Amino acid sequence: MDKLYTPHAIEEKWQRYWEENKSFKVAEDPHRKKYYLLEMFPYPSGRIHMGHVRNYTIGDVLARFMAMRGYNVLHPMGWDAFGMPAENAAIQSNTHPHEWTYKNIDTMRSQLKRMGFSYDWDRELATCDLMYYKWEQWLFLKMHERDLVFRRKSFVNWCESCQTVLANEQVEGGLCWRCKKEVTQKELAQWFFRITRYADELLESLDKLTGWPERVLTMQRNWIGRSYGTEIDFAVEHSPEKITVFTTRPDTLYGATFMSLAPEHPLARKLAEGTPRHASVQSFIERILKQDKLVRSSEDLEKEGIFTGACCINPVTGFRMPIYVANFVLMEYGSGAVMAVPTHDQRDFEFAKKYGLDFIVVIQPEGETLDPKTMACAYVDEGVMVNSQQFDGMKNSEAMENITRYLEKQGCGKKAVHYRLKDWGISRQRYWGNPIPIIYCDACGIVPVPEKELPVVLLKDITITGSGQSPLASCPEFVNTVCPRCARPARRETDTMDTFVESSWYFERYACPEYDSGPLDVQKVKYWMPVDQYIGGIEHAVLHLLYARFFTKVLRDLGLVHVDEPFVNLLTQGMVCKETQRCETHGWLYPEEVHNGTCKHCSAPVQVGRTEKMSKSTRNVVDPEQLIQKYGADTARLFCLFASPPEKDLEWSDQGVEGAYRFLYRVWRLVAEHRDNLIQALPVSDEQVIDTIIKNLRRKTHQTIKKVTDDIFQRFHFNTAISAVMELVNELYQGAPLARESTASRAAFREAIEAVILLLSPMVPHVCEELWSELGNRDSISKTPWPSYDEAIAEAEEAVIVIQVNGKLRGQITVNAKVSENYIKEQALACEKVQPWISGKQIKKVITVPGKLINIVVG
RNA sequence: GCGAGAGUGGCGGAAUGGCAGACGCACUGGAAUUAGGAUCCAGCGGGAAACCGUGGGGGUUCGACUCCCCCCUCUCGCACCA
Repeated sequence: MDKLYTPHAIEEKWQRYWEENKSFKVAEDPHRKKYYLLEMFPYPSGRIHMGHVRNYTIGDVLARFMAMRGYNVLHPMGWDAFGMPAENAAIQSNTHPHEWTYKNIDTMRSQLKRMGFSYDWDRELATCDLMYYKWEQWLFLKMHERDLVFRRKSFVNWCESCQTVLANEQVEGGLCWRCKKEVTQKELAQWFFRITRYADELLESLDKLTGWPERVLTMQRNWIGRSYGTEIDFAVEHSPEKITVFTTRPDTLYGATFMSLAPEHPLARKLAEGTPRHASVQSFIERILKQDKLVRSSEDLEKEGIFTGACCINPVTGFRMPIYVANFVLMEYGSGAVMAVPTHDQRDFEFAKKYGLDFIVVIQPEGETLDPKTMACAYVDEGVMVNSQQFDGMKNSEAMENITRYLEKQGCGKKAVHYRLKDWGISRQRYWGNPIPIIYCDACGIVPVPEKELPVVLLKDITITGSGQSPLASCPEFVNTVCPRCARPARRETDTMDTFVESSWYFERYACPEYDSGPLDVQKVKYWMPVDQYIGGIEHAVLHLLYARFFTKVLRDLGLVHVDEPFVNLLTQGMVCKETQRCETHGWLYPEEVHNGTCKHCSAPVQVGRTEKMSKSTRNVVDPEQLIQKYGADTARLFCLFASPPEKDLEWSDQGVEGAYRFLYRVWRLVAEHRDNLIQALPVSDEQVIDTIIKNLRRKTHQTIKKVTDDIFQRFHFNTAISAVMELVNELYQGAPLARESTASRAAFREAIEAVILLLSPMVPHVCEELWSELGNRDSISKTPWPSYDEAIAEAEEAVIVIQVNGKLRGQITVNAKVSENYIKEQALACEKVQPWISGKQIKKVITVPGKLINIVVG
């Protein structure tokens, strides 16, 4: 066996072996327990980055581990392949999105293969494949039938010069990120998924997700934002109109002295129409609507508003409430109208001070009397009702229910539940996405594309100009069609779907990627779903994970999926970080632009900045491919696993990588040096083992198996699992058992080495396959069962008992593990080192922890 | 402001009520080598010592990195939500 460890030759050899033997291909097997392990699939941006390497390595360890434990493991991979970067690349480099995407997929696929991940590549899918988006269109139609899809006008970020909708994150300081022109709010007809219909279930079934991190659950709860309150109607004076507000504080109704409307509120403009105020109200509204959303929603924004000239009537007090349009009222929340109670709401307080509006105290705190004239801020806490007619004297918490009930009786209010969650707008004025299967007919209106006419094919023969408009809209062969109902000429919808739609059901499609009689093969999905372990970044805590949960519930109601929740356990891995480096003249520097702390271009000293997430913009990146070239995939994998536990951020360290490589070499050398001796070793038989040194080695071996198994299975703490194996390797390097040159010592040594290789194999599979076969094993290590341990062998015969006096460490004794507590006590009290601390003192108490510790409490 | 997480040697981290610092990196010394690198072995929180040490202060306990209360710092999420 070669003394040299040659990772590249070994890795390529085994990657070929796995591919040729289809080692990780799986099929449903009712006799075996399934385990579905999934990592979030990547966007094919061009090349894999270190974040992918870490994410997919963690997943691969678990997949391989579970397979060795006897599970039928589904471990698929695919591509989240629709999206804007493909279109931007098309504009920049004149490459068609289709070509660009599939080329990137090819590159990234081979990079993933080069990492040695155990995917069943036969299940690979790309969401831009016709087969995939066709069935997504079919799902859209089914949702349309069930009124889960609707079209509505809504306000969106609109860039006039680019003629397109922009996502919130594409608006920078109120300007379009591409052309730097001002972004406006525009009302556009958009398609929506009625996710709010599932709001309660999405919220309530979070409680069932005990395998999810608490903070993800919290983020989802906040996002859904359910609040209980009351809807109250206010009649507008001299008008048939009424304004409905939602409030969580109906107890303050008697103190409502004015009304605030969001600038987007339909009545905001209307109320001033035909009055002298119209022009000023109009220009105020216009000015606010133009403001950047971020600016508008910041807390330190100056509260301003304008009187519409109209008033409404407080339904319980008859108070004439002037109606204002106010910049801080959000159309998205409640009804876009707020009953303002200056005495008991801080915002209303500030607003009322500014515009000289009325203050009426309706809740008095205990032992204090509020006076509107002297109040410095609103009183928002508990208290007793005053100025509230029949509710006076009640605790305000009781008054909430009572006032609501009273309003219900009067017919001007009711209990209501509101959500922060909005229906999901899915229309995108983009080319590289899934066409929405809808036809517009002048005679019949909105007509869904009939099922048998699916798919609506995304035309490839198209020029992307960068004008911002979807090229589909200016493509007559696409737009012009006939109405499926009346056969007259009609137009196709040219918007495409949000790409989050594709990622909402891909994990179910993995169960049956070839199926073509529907989106999902129910039987196969039934076998594989739910995903037992999902792994991905925290950045998807709300959006993707919420949409995927929503889709699973919709698919369940369509009878395609039998589970309520798609992901039983969720692991959110930390980011990969690295220190940043900067040169005065050349800005951020890539690691390879730095030489001995100086800039490669100008030799100026480099400033080392803070450690941040690896990112191209700060250039603190390490290319996985270079890492593989230098050290091999196993080293890259080992470093990612060893540097920190998966849920924490990982700090990149070149020296740490070096250390990982050194360890693999160390294992390699250990086997290479002893191979000839070990290859004829027989299995260990207990009666041979009388030698203490051999016994100790066997104990360490079995303890290590136990620890590694627990660390991987129960905690996903690969770093401590690896250090346990390192300890065993260190012990083997001491070489004592082999010095015995007996059958028994050879056997024990082989047992230990085999354990090392087996335990490391999910983490560094290539080198372990090679070492395993060098030891004379015929089968691939991936088909070898995970080693088991013998509790009796792992158990220590002798125990080191720590002796404390008053909680301080004073000595230790070594005793047989089976001796009685009393004996330990005697020995401890007799221990020389302990004597000075207890002599002449009264022993009050002695506490023993079996096998570990004894604490003598003296007075 | 609210919520969550974190704070331990020179560094990454380990220990979830029982010997603080496993394992690795860096560093130091030794072996080997013509020499360097690689390798192997050993040492490595502070302090001369008594002792002191897990962000700071208090508490519970025989015993606290670990549990409870208060405070500080950092990271993330939410944030005029009526």
